[in-house]
Amino acid sequence: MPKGIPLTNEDRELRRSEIAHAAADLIFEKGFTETSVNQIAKAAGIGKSTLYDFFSNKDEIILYLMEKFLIEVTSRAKAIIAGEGSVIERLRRVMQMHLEFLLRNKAFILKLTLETQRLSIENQKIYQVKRYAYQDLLIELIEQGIADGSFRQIDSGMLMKTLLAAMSPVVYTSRPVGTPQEMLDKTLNLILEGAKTSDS
Amino acid sequence: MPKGIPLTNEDRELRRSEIAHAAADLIFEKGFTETSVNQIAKAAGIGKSTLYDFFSNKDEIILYLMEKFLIEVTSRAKAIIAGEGSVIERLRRVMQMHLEFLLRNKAFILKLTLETQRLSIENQKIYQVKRYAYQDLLIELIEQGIADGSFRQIDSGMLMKTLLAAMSPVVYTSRPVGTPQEMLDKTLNLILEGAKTSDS
Amino acid sequence: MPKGIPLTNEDRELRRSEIAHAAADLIFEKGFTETSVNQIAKAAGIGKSTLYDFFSNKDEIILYLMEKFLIEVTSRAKAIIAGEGSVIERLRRVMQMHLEFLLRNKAFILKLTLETQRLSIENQKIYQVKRYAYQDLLIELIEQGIADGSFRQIDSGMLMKTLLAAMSPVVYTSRPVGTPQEMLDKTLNLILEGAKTSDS
Amino acid sequence: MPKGIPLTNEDRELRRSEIAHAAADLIFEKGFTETSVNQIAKAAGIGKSTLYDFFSNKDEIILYLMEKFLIEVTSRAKAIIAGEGSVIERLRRVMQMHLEFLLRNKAFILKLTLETQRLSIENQKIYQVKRYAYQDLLIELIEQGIADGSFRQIDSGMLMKTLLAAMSPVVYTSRPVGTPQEMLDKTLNLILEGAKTSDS
DNA sequence: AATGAATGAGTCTTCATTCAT
DNA sequence: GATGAATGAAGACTCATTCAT
Repeated sequence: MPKGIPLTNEDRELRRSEIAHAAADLIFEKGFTETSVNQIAKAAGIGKSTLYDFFSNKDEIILYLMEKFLIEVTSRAKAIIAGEGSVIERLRRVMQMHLEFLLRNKAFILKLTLETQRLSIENQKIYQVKRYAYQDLLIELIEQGIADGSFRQIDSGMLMKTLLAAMSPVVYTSRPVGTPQEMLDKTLNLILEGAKTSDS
Repeated sequence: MPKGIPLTNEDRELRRSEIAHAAADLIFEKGFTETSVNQIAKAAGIGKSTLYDFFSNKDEIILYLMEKFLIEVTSRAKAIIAGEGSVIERLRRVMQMHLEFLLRNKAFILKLTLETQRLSIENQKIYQVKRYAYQDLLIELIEQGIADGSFRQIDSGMLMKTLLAAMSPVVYTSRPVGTPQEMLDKTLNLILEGAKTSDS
Repeated sequence: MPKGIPLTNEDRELRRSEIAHAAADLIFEKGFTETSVNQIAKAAGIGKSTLYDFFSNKDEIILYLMEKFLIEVTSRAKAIIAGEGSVIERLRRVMQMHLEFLLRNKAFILKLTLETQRLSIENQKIYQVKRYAYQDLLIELIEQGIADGSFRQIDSGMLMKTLLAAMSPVVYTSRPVGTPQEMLDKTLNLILEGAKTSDS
Repeated sequence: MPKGIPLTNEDRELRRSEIAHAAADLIFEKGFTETSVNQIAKAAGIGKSTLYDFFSNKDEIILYLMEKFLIEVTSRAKAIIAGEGSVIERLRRVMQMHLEFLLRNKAFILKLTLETQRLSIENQKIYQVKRYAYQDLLIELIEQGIADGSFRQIDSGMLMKTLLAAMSPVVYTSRPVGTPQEMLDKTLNLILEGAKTSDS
């Protein structure tokens, strides 16, 4: 609104965030391709081309959201992992946090992952690197668990993949068997039980 | 190819299958929305409008593929479930068959499931019913396992969901930890172990 | 159906007529552009390309129908005009015959006239010449009427045009004020009354 | 033309009018179905999609034109009917105004009426209501004329229909018998004469 | 002689992006 | 800094016409 006064970096970041989150709601409901730039601008309460002052194209909005998501999740996971408790407890807490994050962000992140395919190869790589950072945190934790005997000799990468993949039905199912929280508990009981040492 | 002679139902079905599988390749690579009817026709080696002689619209191609997939998978699952072996063995065999099917069909089925969101509500329902039929087969088998003491008192629906969701990283990961077969084995060891009775 | 036996000219004409009349029904309901060659062929109970053995393109079907219509109407008008009765009586009889013809042919002729615009200039000319032949018959009769004192000194061309134009609401109106027959009578009473000599 | 500034309602209306009239020329020459949106846009000197900023689809262009035409003609007719002069004089003046309007609007309105059939049923109804409003004005005037003895006991609806239908050859004939003005005069002399009381 | 499978040109419509104000 | 008017490229789909059988 104020004309001629340059935005501070902080302001700029705030606006980007506002716009992106307005977009997130729409993308969650209809998918990325089905959401038009016009609709995003309207939902954000700005003009169509103002949007282009903050994001140089539509893809960047997705990229921004995925990045924010991963940075946040990764930093929270770090805090949990560095904290107290047994490996299994901490792994549960990480998945718990992950679930809450998905629910709070309207679970649209999983859709985003799908939309990722539409991005240019370069943009996909950028996103991949950040995803790996998060995944590697989990792997590290799992390997701690193997080292300290909480888990048997399993493939840490595969457990990580299975845990993350298992979040999907918790959030997306059309035939829920309980609240998301209950479903997460059941899922973790199942998978983590299978990863335990037989006598633990 | 023959010009004035009506296609037999068999021929027709064959052509539908050919076209659909040409489409499948493209959809697998780029997603449904990003694949144009023109490109599908070109890939199938036919004219755009010939395609419309076999499918009355774009959605029908997806629907056809999903239907074929589910009919086949469901019928094979039935045969396995009705066969010999312990519940856990049969469950493993079903997942094995499922994996092979995914791999043989270029694994694009999982993507299709996601693309489902773009279909009309009615078409989504049609597909949902068939998916449930398959899922219910698995649930039944799992409940047999609970009844005969192979599994502990777990939520059969949640185990089914977790198993199916866990197929995803086996087929899709960009950081594989082995062949798909090895990844499947590791995954099943993990999950089925967690579902066993503690003393089995 | 019989293969290899050439059609006689008569047979050929019969088939043309059958096809054209099947087309007429569809064109009347939906308009020329909105009626597809496929539908016409189906309605005529023949294959799409058989149709092309009898008409070299879609336009020719229209041309054929208009020609038949005008030939028939013109010949009947000739008979009436050459017959007994006062000029006004004969004019009434011609319009009566014209109405019946329109009604019998489902009035689609008026629509045809509209479709005429879509024809090539040459085809339009061909049709125009035949229309003029019919119109000229009416003009002749009207001029007889002026000569024998039935009509006052009016413009015969304009009366002919007005009479023909006035058939339109009789057949097409969405707010009829009686049966077509009654509407024709009222219309003719109006126009022919206005054309009479003041003391006749 | 100005780029980032919202159009005033006035400007918007002006542009709609410009576009619609560019369309009118083409539709008059070739018919509605045969005129493509592309051609209309080109004729209006704008891009194809700019057109869609002013009309949400092709049908709306026709609807707009018909509405404008009927609103204008109806309001002028009202003024004439409320004015001075005998009923017959006023009826003449209305038809005169109608003719001028048709000529000024390139006479394409009559064609539009025929194109009406292609519109959706709902849109046809909308147009019908407005046409009836105009027709009813004429009927009222004619009934005044019957009441005050200017006309004999004729069907007012039929006279209205005949008058309007008789405009068609005045504007459309390929064999004119004078200027449109002269043809109108002849036509009205004919029809109104026929409607008069025998001794007036 | 009769058919319908095959096709490419063309239809309306949408949308990410630019740019003058 | 902010806007929305303008656009061209592209998409799904239709149809008159041809041609091998």
